[in-house]
Amino acid sequence: MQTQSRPIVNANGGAATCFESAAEGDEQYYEAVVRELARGQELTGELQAEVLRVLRGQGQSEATAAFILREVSRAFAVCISIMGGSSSPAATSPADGTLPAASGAGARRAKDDGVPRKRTVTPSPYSDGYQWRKYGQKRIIGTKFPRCYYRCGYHRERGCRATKQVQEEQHSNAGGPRMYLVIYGHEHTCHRASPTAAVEPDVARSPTGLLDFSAVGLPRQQEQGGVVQLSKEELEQQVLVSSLACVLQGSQCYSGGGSQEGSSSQGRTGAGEDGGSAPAVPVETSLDVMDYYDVTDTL
DNA sequence: TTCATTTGACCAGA
DNA sequence: TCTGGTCAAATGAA
Repeated sequence: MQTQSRPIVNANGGAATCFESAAEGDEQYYEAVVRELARGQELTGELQAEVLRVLRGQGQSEATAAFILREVSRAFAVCISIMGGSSSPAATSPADGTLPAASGAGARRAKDDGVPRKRTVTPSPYSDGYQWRKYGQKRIIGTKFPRCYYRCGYHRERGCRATKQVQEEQHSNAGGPRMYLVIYGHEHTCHRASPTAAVEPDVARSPTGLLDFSAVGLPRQQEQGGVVQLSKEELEQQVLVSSLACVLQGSQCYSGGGSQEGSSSQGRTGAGEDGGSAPAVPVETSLDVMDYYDVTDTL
């Protein structure tokens, strides 16, 4: 009855862990994906050793690189874990147990119209480039934190049906950043109706569908709905990050105009978590995989 | 005054 | 009947 979730490679590689409904079976497909994920994790470990050796003694750069590589490695572990438990992806937990047993309470499928859902575990659920508006919050049985419901800020104006749910992981890494499970619903249609310009007038979109920061000189990064200019030092950090991302992505730097990458948000408020009372996410921790792509595009 | 968030109620699927 | 998802009135902030 329950449809299996099957990973997809986003056209732009935007999400670390994406799933779409698929027919049951396809074991070979899963095996191949798990094999590639394992390979990625292995290479990440090697890269980590190499990068840390090169950056030794370089303070913040070293710390940033270490953090990012740790997260990349963790993301691979999560993916592998999810893929490994193909019969019930939601019930599996990754190496560090960050995926909650949230849907374990029956994994009941509510009013989702059979819409494919993309699941992502990220420390920065709010900086995905879109403007979200919170429309509900619900305490989910068997989970410690409430689940917040967001829909696209252009839901009314442009009839965009995109939604996302954000839920803090039950056991965030001790001492590490808080991790959030983000589930995306419908695709964004707002940027198709009125591409980029309406969302971020002075940021051009590259052929890949990603933001082309070169058009405005400096990269931008959304933070709690605001747009901040990055200093040269921060830019260098992001270039470093993007380099790592490129290595990890290998040849999978696909082009294409998916919805994940989105555009920088404009917006006076953006989608603040829990009424905007959430603490601002540090630059380092707000860099999730999707952000890497934005930066990568500037190279 | 406008708009976003909060929160209890309602609806529908399992 | 239970639970997740959505609605909409109330509330607060800018």
